Amino acid sequence: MHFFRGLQGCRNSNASSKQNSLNQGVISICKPKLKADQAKLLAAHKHSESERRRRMGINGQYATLRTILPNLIKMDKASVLAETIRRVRELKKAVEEVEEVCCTVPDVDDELRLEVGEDHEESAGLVLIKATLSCEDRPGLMLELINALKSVKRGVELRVVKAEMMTAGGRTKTVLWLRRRGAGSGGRGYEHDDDNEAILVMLRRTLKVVLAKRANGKC
Amino acid sequence: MHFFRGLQGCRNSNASSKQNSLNQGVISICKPKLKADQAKLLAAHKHSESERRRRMGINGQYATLRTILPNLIKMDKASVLAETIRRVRELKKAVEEVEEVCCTVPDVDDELRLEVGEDHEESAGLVLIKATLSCEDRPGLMLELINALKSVKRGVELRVVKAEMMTAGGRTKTVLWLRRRGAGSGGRGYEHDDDNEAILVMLRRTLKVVLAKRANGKC
DNA sequence: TTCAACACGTGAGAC
DNA sequence: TGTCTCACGTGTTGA
Repeated sequence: MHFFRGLQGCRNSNASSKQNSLNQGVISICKPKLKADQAKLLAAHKHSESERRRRMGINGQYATLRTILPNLIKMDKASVLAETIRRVRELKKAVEEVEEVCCTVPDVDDELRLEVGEDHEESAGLVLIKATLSCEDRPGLMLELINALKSVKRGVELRVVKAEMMTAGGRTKTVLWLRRRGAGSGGRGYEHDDDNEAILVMLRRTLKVVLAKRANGKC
Repeated sequence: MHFFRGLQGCRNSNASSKQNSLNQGVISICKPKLKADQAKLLAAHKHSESERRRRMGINGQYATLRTILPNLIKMDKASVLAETIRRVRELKKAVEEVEEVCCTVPDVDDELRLEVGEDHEESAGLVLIKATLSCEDRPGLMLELINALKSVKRGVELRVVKAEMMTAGGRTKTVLWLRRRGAGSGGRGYEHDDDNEAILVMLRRTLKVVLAKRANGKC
């Protein structure tokens, strides 16, 4: 604790007061220039008070963070900040991942993109295809897509694992996650990359037809 | 600035040094108990140094936050914390909104829920229906759903605005956002709530049939 | 001038 | 014991 709390009990060796000037040994320094010193004292008081307010504000925000953040083990400021940073980054990534799919504005031009997926959790050995397509919106599009997908067989079934769709401004963006499913997952593995390539080509051609339909005014 | 930076230049009124003991008026306090004081001095030095390291750590984290947060107008600590709190809450809400739909585990029991949507952006006057259904996973489910939806007409078209689907552990959760579309949005408004109610009933019955299919071992 | 923001060194308490 | 975290009052700087 420092010198005063609420302007009483000053024991600063520099600051002078009528009483303290009696002290032995500290005489020459503590010549009471009364008015100036009082003003200084008041200023110091104001200063420390406003600094305290500032601290309280900041500490209140730490408290808020402590209540917001889950799984907070250590409660000290550094840990709170560290966890905050971690969480902001984590959440940002999660949101971006989703936004990429269903919250972005559909592309202005028709687009079809096929991606062979990364190894997903338990889908080891299964081929995951992500099909992203943007086009003019129209009723029955999803139905057409699914019907079209049924025609891409090549011996194995193309299974829709997940589907997302969003529309904006008369255009729509659809994302389909497809999985090749053969004669049971216990059976033989999928033949070759060549085969995958062939399926991708066929898939692309098929979906393009669906996309083109409207462009030709057929719908 | 306080007393020393790097152990030189101590001018503390309590701490004594050979030179300072010459000062007039501050004699009696500054009796040099040399060894004890030197130890104290060393301890104080260590203390202030480690405290500086702590501060630097925390300030580094503030710096990180400043780089992470977009649209940061004021850069002072309080503002950084405030913006951080705002952002964490914002991101959390956004993630929750999405997770509610496509990242939650599908319900263990078959479930069908219909909700008449809140007024969405530009869809004023249009009825938005959100259909959430969980059931055992099976190929072609989406196709069946869409076909089933086509049968629910009642004069107006039920349009799939958005669709999401996720599967886990052999079960799947599907969310469909439907919109009643009549004879153009410029035409007469939709008749009555009664009519909406009737559609909901019919929709529920229709979707239930799709869900029940598998339960009866028909698939 | 005042005000806000900051870094600083220190004493206290926790562990 | 020492080490760590915090609140405190202060000096300083820029607006």
